[in-house]
Amino acid sequence: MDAKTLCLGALMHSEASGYEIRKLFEGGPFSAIYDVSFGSIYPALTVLLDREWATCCVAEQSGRPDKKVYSITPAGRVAFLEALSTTPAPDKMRSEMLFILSFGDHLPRTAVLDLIDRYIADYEDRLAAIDDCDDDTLPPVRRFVHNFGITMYETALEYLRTHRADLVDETTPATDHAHQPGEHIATAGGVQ
Amino acid sequence: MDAKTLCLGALMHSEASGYEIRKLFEGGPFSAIYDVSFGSIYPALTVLLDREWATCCVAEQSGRPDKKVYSITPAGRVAFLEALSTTPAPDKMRSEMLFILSFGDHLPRTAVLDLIDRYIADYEDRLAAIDDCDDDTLPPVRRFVHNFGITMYETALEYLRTHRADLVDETTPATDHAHQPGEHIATAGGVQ
DNA sequence: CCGGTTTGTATCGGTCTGACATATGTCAGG
DNA sequence: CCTGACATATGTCAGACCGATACAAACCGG
Repeated sequence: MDAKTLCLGALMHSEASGYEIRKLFEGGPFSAIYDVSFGSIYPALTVLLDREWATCCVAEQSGRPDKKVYSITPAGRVAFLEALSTTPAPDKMRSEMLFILSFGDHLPRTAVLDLIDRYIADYEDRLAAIDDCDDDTLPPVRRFVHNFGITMYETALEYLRTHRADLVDETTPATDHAHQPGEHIATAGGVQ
Repeated sequence: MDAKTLCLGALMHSEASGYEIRKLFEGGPFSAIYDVSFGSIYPALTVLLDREWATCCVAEQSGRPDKKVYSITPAGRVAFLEALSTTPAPDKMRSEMLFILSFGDHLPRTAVLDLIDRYIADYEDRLAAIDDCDDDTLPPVRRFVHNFGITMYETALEYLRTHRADLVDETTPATDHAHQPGEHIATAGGVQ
């Protein structure tokens, strides 16, 4: 999906500056949906102006730097809805944490647990962020997407919290590979 | 995360060709963890040879084209473990489906439902794919990651199936004009 | 023997990332 | 009142990446 389309989507709801658009995707209502960076947003907005899919005016603010506020044009709305009608690509995930974690056998046990702790903290932040975006007036489809994100984050957190403990318990001497689910020994002090 | 690191990770377990590495990330055990494309893998493998982090030999096959099989070197293992020790970036998600879905109010109701159906079918395929990767001999940390992916996929599927029905119920009969004020909060139900 | 599918390697234009540069303004603290 | 830390705000750029395409060898059904 093109950064231009993402910016148009952000502008569909209300006018915004580049900085504000970014915040919609980082901590805002789109944060669980799509990642896009500064380096894509500003060039995309310039292109939107060229194509007259958006207009721009400078807003002077008291106590803050000026900002360039972009608004979508009727032609922009048409272009956006046309872009939405294309067949969407499948979801793409990029989790460095899980990738590193999957090589946990080659890492110190403490590093693995630290990594999981950081993972949990990260998802707690994300969950809190989109919880703040809640709004009683969300139309049904928006609420559908919003709650989807919350559900996924909560599931991830529950899994991580629950099975982190299992990993600690399962720490074993060399030979035992067969992991019997259901067998839990009380956590001893010594990690390896 | 660099494509070089991802390739080294794939080679940590066993030697593989570029094509086989790709399959690990598309439908294989890494498919729920990280997306990486052909255009990154082949150049990365060339760099690995340059740095002597991997070696390569041509394997002639009967009934198939020859392939270039890469193996990680001791220096490659060192470089990989070093790369793992860097602080991981937060997870990045890119879901065109959810993005489009969040503008469902501007689309025909049937298009929204079709989109959800395609979303469900996509996740069913993904779940089936990593289910096939299951293996009783997985060490604990690998199993942790494997089951994490399964849990996330299953949660997504359950949410989509359940709340798709809600969206249908909320549909106002035939009169096309989007959401009627006052009706839209009603269902939207529990996230728990 | 033709077209379709799978396996396999490789490249390339266009796009995106992540870090950096630049600037204005607040606020706490010395 | 100066400094440093932080938030707001716009923008650029080298390098990395994506997705489409090309090429090729082998299989298989009709």
